[in-house]
Amino acid sequence: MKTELKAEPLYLKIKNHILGRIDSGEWMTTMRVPSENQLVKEFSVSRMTTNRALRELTDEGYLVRVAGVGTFVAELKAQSNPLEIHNIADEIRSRHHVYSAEVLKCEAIKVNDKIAAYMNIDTDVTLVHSLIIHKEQGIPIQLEDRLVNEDVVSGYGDQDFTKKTPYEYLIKQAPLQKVEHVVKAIMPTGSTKSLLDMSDQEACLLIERRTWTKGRVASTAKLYHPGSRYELSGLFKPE
Amino acid sequence: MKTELKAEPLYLKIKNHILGRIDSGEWMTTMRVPSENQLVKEFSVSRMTTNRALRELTDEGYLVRVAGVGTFVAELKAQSNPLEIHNIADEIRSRHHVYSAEVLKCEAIKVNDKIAAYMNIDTDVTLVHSLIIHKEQGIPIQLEDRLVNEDVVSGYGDQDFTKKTPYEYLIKQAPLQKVEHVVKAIMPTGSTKSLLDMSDQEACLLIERRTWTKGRVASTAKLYHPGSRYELSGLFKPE
DNA sequence: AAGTGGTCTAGACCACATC
DNA sequence: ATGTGGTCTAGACCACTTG
Repeated sequence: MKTELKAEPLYLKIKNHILGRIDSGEWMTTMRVPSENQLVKEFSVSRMTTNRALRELTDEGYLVRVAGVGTFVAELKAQSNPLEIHNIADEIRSRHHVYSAEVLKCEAIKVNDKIAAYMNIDTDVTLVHSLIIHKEQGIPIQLEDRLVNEDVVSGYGDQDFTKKTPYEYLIKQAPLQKVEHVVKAIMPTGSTKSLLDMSDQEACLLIERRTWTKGRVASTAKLYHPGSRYELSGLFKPE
Repeated sequence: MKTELKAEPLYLKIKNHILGRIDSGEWMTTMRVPSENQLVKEFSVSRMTTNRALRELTDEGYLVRVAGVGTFVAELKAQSNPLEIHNIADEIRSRHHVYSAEVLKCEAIKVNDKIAAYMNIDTDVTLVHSLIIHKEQGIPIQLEDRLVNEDVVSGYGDQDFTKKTPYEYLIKQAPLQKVEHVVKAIMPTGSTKSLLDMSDQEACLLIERRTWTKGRVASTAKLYHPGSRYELSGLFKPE
């Protein structure tokens, strides 16, 4: 497992040495760790090297440093753990399954006040509305109901979304400054239920996503998933 | 907004200079950025300083470096965005609402084969089973159904969970090596529905969580939420 | 006064890509 | 041969905290 013939960099040796002490529980939370100068002596390296090791471990959340005082094992940051939300086509392909899409709608629309406020635009702005079913092995797994501001993302309405998902097109076009996600469990409406081939008494996992580019809302999407066929999962490991 | 009197470190000046070019779209994805030596001349600093700036931007996902070739603006990593799952009590308190808990069960149990496999233990191991309702302003918002291996986390069965949540106790006791989350939308069973005061035709947001300590499964939990009163949200901003 | 972290320099050697 | 990134050294100055 750890037979590097290639010679491990010195700063990494030091990082792993410290991580080992923390993982084993030998150095508990809030305990002091050796100073840069102590590590300089112990490992016979320069201070820049020990500084890099300790600085990177601090950036990664393992240590806390206080100038003039010392370096300490960080409190456990267990209150928040990341869950990743992937692009649906990539996710399906990563399971080595066949991805396909059915475009139900892709047209310009006028917006009402509620949507205008949600997207932070005037009511006279024209948006493109797309409605797409994403399928895994031919089975519906996501209904994507999306609004796009073409003032921010040009050419959206002219794409062939059976070839490339809207999300893939958007991130190529727009720098993508900020993304907001909300995950909910709901009961599907009649049309959502039939479009996704859902059974009676089946819940729906809904992801609402809003993306910003250059300070403006580029797009909003509602992603509906059959509860029996879709779930979000995430594995969080420090390092 | 940007009136530092304290003198910004040189490596940060360089980082911000590059980030500005990327954010503005001036330096598009896959474009080459100046080499370390070019930045050394431009900013009149040593190479260690430009190296740190470029290395940190690389660690943060903005740049890609290839030894012997150059440094480039990274492809947008938009395929995965983090969604954070918080400890329920902290979450409620952060909304300045009153948190309370009702402990329905907290007792030792024998496990069946399915659970033993899921927790990677022998069937003769005794677990502690706790069932707790977490409330916001007195209204049920989470039903926590948890199994804990006391060989890994000692003293679990003796805690008062109206004062401190199981999750808070667990992370204090165990180093918390790895966390797995699965988020689902389901229809609640009759008892879940009544314990959470849910209406008919209301979906249930379920989070299944498994935590590891020192290579062993310390605890598994099913967290049930009323779909009308709970949602997960996350805002992702680079930087 | 002594120790700590935070930053920075002006060199250096290496492996690797490109021309 | 030249340029690139990856690493490392042996100093240095500073602001800060502690005794």
